[in-house]
Amino acid sequence: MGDSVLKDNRPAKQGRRPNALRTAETRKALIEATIECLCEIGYSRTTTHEISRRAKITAGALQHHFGKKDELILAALDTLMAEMSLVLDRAEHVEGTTRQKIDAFVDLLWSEFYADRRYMAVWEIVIGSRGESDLHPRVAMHRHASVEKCEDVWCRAFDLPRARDDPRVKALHFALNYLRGSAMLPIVPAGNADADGMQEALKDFLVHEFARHGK
Amino acid sequence: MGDSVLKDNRPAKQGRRPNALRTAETRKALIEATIECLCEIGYSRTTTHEISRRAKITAGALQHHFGKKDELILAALDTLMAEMSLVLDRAEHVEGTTRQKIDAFVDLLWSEFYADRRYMAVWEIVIGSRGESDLHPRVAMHRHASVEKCEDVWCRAFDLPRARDDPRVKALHFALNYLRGSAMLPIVPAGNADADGMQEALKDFLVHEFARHGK
DNA sequence: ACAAATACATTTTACATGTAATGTATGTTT
DNA sequence: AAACATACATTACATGTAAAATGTATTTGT
Repeated sequence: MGDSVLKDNRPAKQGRRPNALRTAETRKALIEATIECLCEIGYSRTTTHEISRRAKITAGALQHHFGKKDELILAALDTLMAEMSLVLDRAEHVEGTTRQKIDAFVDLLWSEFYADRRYMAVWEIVIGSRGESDLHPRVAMHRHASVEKCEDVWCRAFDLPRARDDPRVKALHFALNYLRGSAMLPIVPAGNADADGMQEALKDFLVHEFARHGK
Repeated sequence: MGDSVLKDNRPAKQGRRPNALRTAETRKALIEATIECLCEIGYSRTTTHEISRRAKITAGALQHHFGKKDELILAALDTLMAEMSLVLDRAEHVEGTTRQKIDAFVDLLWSEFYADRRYMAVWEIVIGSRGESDLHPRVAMHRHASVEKCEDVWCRAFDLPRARDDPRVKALHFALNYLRGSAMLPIVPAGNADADGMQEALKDFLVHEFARHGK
């Protein structure tokens, strides 16, 4: 494609787009490729070469935008967390009985995060980065913020005080533990694959905890 | 140390021990070092050089006993699974009420496996090997066998038929999901760290499931 | 219009990693 | 006792990987 020819004729119309736009697109492509690699081939095999190959962007461009691999990993985590935050914001405004709200909350957490293969990237980062002394502390901070956000939304949705000792807040953590373990099932091809079928049991448990501790 | 001097005087008494013994010791040291690496620095950073360094055994000896790294990983998994099997065998013979048996079972699973940092190696192998097309299928088979064993013991301890659809068997899988998710907490420094405190809730749930479905 | 900055692209470098190859000391078998 | 096999130890090799270094085309700022 003779850009150099067209440039002479139409300097602004057929030339390259603005750098800000290009940068955003390149970064997005890299981050998406990173997430894809983490989900499909795991943390160990997620190399800068494989990321750039999948993103159809050269190693030089990758390096220009993300000087160190850690930056790219953290950018991917930022992206996923931002998406999660948007979804959680929706959960806060569910109306109905306690049971209905619990249903909605659990369904949302499950279908939008824990069952979504895209969010496998989070677990891969969390677990895969464990031996990285520079990276893991920052990943841990992300995780902490993520659970805090979840707790915020839970407490607001059910009008609970922000108290870690409140049994209804503890019930959320029970649910998160359970969902986390369930999310690992596709990785751990063992046990009862019918994770969906057990969501009812989890919801029953949560409703039971609310009833038991007043609300 | 003048071995060559002593050898002339005491050919059988001061010489090297039998090869079978040496092999067993070397392999054990390597396997233990592998488990230690996996637990402390994760799958990504568990290299043959690091393993041999920790085991105080040269790379050549490592290679002699385990020609490929995969073999060492699988040997580590075999070892952990054998240990788990012994512990599970004990769980089968617990006596008492359903509640007491559930208590004992959950406590055992938690304290001996899921809360034990040594078994973090299993999760690291399972998750870390995900992108390894040769290794992961074999790891998956291990996991499958492990859960089968657990289910066997559960069904025998509570005199249940081996039926995947039995709600009481499903309850075991619920518990396993929960425990798996809880085991990830040390990796995922987020959420309620009081995992022990929530075991009661899990036990209550299990008892409730048994009561609900007859037994 | 021109200089500076930026978004890339290509090449190079330094090191890590699993495994091959070879050598040595000693146990085991004949 | 000698031949053979084994448990190591050391060295070498091939490849992968993150990041440094350098080059080119274009946008941006003055």
